[in-house]
Amino acid sequence: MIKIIAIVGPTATGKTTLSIKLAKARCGEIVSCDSMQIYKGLDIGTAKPTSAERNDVPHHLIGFLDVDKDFSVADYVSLAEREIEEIAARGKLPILTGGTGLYARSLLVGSRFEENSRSEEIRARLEEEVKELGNEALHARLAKIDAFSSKHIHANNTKRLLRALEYFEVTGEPISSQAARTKAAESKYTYKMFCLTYKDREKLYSRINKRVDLMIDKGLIDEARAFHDFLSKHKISSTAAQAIGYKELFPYFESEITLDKAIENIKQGTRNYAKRQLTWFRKEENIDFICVDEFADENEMSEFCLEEADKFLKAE
RNA sequence: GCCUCUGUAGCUCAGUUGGUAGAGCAGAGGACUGAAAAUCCUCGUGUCGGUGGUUCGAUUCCGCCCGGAGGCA
Repeated sequence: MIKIIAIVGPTATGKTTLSIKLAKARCGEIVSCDSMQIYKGLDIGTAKPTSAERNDVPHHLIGFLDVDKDFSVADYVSLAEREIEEIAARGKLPILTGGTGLYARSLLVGSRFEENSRSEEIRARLEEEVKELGNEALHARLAKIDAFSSKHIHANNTKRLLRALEYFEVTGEPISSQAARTKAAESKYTYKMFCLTYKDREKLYSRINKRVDLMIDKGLIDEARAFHDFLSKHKISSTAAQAIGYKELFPYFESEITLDKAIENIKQGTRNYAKRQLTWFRKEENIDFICVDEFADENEMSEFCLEEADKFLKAE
């Protein structure tokens, strides 16, 4: 079975740097696990590895998709599985790096996705229906066809409510039976996750604040403005438009808020996001939490991770 | 100096015709298989600026003091 090392954790904890060190030390290649770094042109705001870093170590699944294209976990898993197989075939170590917990788990745990379970038309119709009838009405409808899901999906959670209804209409089976099937599925890999974090939350938050300022210095505003102009010129609303660091600048470009306010919002949004990421990773299995503020410096931390990684790689 | 407004949760504010107070944001925890950097759920005691008075009872009424904003001279 293919062995994978995964470097996960909230933003601004040094995942990129660590993964490159590990890759160089153990002949690895990096597979990104980040739902926003997949897009072309969104470089500064998504904190992509620099071109120098990418020349240093092969990186995959970064900046390959146009910003107006939609993408999903299912797409991610199939692409990442292919990359990992190829890396392993070359005799290299696949290192998964990124902060998108859903992507990491789905890939590593071996989640399966039904081939044809989506329908743009049905989804569009359901979106109209919630607007007219309200969430409660559709939630009641879900309760009739899928009691289990209706208990686990809150009526206010429109996105997941609609997806459950869409799934049923397209496939004729409740989405909860698919969930049950996928839980029974076997992982294709043996893996070990390292979650970089900070013992002191304030330190994490202040690192985030500093990194946002750094992104502004590097030219985030110009990058976001080009993206904003592209979106409004073609009148499209894409998944990429949800990226933190961009969407907060849009109201500034439209003269609705000041630049200072926009930057404050980016910091705020990033801090909130980091907290949600931690919640996600906390219940992960096969995961070690590495508090970077408990090490004297970055080197000591990466040495420690390398040792732990070696223990895992030599096992069995 | 005078006049008006104002001082309530970390922040922005609501409110109590007198019976010790609540929203949003922040913060914390949590959920999450096809938009996931998204979406959603739960959690609010704070000398109601200070101090005297009226009252059974004051954050709410009255006096004085302190802090803030504006106006007039």
